[in-house]
Amino acid sequence: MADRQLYRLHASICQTLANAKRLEIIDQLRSGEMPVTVLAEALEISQANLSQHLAVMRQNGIVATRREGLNVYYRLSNPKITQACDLMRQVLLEHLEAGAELARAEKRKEPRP
Amino acid sequence: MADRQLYRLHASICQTLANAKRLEIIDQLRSGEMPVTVLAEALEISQANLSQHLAVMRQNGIVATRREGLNVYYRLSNPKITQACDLMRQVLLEHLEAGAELARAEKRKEPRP
DNA sequence: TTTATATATTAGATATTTAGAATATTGTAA
DNA sequence: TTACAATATTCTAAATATCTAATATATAAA
Repeated sequence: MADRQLYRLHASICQTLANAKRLEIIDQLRSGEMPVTVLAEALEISQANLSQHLAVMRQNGIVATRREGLNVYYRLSNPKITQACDLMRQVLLEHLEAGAELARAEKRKEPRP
Repeated sequence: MADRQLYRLHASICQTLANAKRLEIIDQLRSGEMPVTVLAEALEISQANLSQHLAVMRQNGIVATRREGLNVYYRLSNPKITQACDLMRQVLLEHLEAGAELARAEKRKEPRP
């Protein structure tokens, strides 16, 4: 199969989303573009670190930029990114809920005090 | 913000998808459940390694299992997983396409031979 | 019980990712 | 030109993830 390479690229897209700070960046950009400074304040991380994360996201086509004077405005490059994130969040929540349900079931098995 | 923890969990879901072999596993399981042996043949990796990948996916609620005699059948635990994968694949393809388009544009700028 | 088959786990070596520090670049204004 | 603000890059060590090899467990059949 020649699409082993495609799987690799697909994995690197996922890898780009596999970081809490980067997911937070995506959430911040949901409402529209914003300059790096504003992002840095919202995320509470260093400018250098934020810039690194943004570089990874740029390289993988997750965000796009527009410069205006000193500021560089970042935006999500594709609405499908938020859709994918939403779906994964739902998978997570359903998994957590299933775990909680299991825990409750176990609880019910315990002998009365 | 207390949902920093949620971002972490969300990231670990993404991390689970951020591996070419695991994406291939997901693609194999699209058509329905199958035992580990069959998966191992399709993926061309060692049994032990496959089992490790499956363990990661189980822990993150991506797959579920059912034992029947000696065989353990794996299946995707949630149809949203394939939906999310599809969306990310589309993002990837659109990004690749945009890159190719850029390359073509550059090509057009080159002087005639 | 012993044996065989399918699957899971552990340990250790190697590779990849991450954050912080220092430094560089870009654009604007004095 | 120099100075400054916003952003990007490079380097490094620590943390994580991955693979291989060896070993363990579970189920069924003899």
